[in-house]
Amino acid sequence: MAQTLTPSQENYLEHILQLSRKGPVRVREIAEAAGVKLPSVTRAVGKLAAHGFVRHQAYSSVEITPEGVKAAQAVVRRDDCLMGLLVDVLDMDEEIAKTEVCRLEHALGGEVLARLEILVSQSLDPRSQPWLKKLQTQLRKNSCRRRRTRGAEVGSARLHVRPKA
Amino acid sequence: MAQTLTPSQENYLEHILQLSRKGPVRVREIAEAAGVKLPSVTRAVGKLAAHGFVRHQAYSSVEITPEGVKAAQAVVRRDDCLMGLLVDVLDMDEEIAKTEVCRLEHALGGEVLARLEILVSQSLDPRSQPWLKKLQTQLRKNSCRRRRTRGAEVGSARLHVRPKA
DNA sequence: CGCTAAAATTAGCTGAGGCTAATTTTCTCG
DNA sequence: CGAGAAAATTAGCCTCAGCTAATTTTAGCG
Repeated sequence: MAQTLTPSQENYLEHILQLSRKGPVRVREIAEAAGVKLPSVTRAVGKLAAHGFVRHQAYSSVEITPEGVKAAQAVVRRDDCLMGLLVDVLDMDEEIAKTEVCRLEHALGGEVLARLEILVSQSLDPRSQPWLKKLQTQLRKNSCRRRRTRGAEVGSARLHVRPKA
Repeated sequence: MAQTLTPSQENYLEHILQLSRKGPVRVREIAEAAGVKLPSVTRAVGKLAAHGFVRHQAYSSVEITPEGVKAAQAVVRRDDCLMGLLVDVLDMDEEIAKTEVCRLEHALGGEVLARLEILVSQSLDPRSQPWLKKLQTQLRKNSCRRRRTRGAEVGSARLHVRPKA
């Protein structure tokens, strides 16, 4: 009964939330949105239903539950935050950003999210205009003359241990 | 052929690079560093060897190849950048940051990395002192406030991480 | 030297999550 | 109404990546 969502499941739920705003959600729509085949959706929806995030009876449309909405909104919040960072602060192309965000959003913990949101909002605050302008100047400069610093600094010894449970 | 490393493989390679600095790398050490059991390492090393990132003959130690070093350094670079962002800019506790970075670093594309590096370096530039100070004031203000608010918020919900074990 | 303990490997299980092919259910339209 | 198309599901295969248990190899020591 642990309602921990995998990245894949989070993704499905996010799509389901979006689709649910425009009427009943068909399995086929989810498949199209997520870029997968129908059977993958059928099984995923079954799992989401087992966790209580959606309701679904065979051959009919999928309904997102209040808990599902809540979980999906958490993902959307991460999505928004990252889009803010990549597009508005880091001045990245929106389409490219979408792909990146799609992968990043499932690895973004609550602590980082909260702090990133503050960073983004401060960066976009009018009073940060000079700072932001300077950053974006740097960004443009660098994307023109990339491939410069052959930086082979590998000094730090940061190891990664699985959080383990 | 396709030397696209999975997140798991990237992690192993990163640990192998670190360990290789202090003498021959035993499978046992990799397992301990990565927090997994021996057989998982044996198989992973086999795959890395198939990709040419390490050399390994049964029952002996693992050697990282130049290509392996290169690939591992790319991961370390993402790691460093993210640690810079989380610890030095977002003022996060280093231990917590490590766990977060461990998940994030495998989802960080080159484009985002390059731009993030610029953001981090500008943020840490002495001339950004006022901006950074202001940010960290905001961060502290917010982490106090977050303590008071209902625990039901997305904050530390951690609903996207696979428990494993 | 030979025996045991540690290290490493192999075999085989689990679960997630993708896929195709085959089947079943539902829908739509003449 | 009923036939064919579309939608959905089931069955079954695949890879990745963790695990345990059993086995094999290596190494250390009396």
